[in-house]
Amino acid sequence: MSELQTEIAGRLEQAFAARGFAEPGVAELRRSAEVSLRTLYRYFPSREAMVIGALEHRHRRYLAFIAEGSPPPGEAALRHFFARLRDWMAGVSPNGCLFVSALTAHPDSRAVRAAVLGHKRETRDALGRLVGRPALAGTLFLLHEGATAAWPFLGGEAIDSAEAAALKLLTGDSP
Amino acid sequence: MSELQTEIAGRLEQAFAARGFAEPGVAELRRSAEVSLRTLYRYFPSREAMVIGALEHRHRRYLAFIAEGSPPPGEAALRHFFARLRDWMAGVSPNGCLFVSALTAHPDSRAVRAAVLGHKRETRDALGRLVGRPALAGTLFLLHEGATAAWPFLGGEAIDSAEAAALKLLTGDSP
DNA sequence: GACTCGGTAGAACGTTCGTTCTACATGGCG
DNA sequence: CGCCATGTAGAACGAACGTTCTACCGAGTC
Repeated sequence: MSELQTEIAGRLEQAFAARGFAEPGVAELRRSAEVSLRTLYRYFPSREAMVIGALEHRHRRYLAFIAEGSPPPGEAALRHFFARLRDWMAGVSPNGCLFVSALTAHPDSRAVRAAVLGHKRETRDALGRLVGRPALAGTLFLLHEGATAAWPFLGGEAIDSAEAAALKLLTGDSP
Repeated sequence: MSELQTEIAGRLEQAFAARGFAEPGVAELRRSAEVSLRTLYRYFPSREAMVIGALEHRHRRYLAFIAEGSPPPGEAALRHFFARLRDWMAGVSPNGCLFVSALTAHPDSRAVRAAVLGHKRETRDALGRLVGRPALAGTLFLLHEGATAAWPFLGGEAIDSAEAAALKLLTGDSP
């Protein structure tokens, strides 16, 4: 993977996040990528490939962002996770989860579906590892999905609710 | 609102639910609506109007479906709600929440945004009323969002997790 | 019997889309 | 120098889109 390719992928990611998957045509994506149409198609030979390139780039970025600076597993790690999530949504993803958007915009694309499923599974596992309670990974992941899905119309309140529920569940039934 | 108009709205709702908002063109919508192009445009004078007509129809249907046969507020009502939600997702909405899909497909449309916001607010209030615990409405709504958003890639497991968490939260901190 | 209302069928219009292609510039390397 | 790889700029193409328009039909009403 060439260096220019990952640069383009990063810019495509930003373009899709800001404008959704339906609105921007290839011409606009080209402008955002800051390369010629020919170069864009050299690295991403179809619009679908551009979508997937953007998703893969975001996947790596998200996992790194969430884990960054996390304390050892436990309640503190849980609080830290929701703080990071709040920053991510506010700064990077104000229109909700990019993967959910991609899936609803391309319900017939196997490649998009595979990319989304892989991301969600890995995110779920990462959450379980982060708080050190694999048994809670499922519930925590569900709260994560709710918070990111509801962010576009609830804003920070979505994260507050999810965090409060997660803390109750963590401290309420632990040994 | 004419009788034919609500019939068309119902068929449009089904078409968007089955095929998403990006894929079907007006020609396909016309086929699903089983009317001529001219009649379709008479009642819904633009594709955006068709989207909104479908959302309004689904909104009414969803609230009625969720509330149907509900026991009096309490734990039983909570269980009943999740059973109904499971039936709804499995039978009617296998591709996730239609309103979330509409919003990601038309991020620039004020009218779509307004329809989605209205639906979400009313759903949240209905949930609070259904279980009779307004203080839990926020968390319950968030679990609802998580379950519907995660359904496309978790299936019934999404509802299981949400229901388990909701029951813990309901019985855990109530007098 | 003529008129209007509300419906069908589908051609036509102008735009926009994803994709491909032509023509040219630049820089490192034999 | 000559050459090829890799980049830019943007015209061109065919298909598909949302929307409008023409032509026609049947039933109820003055």
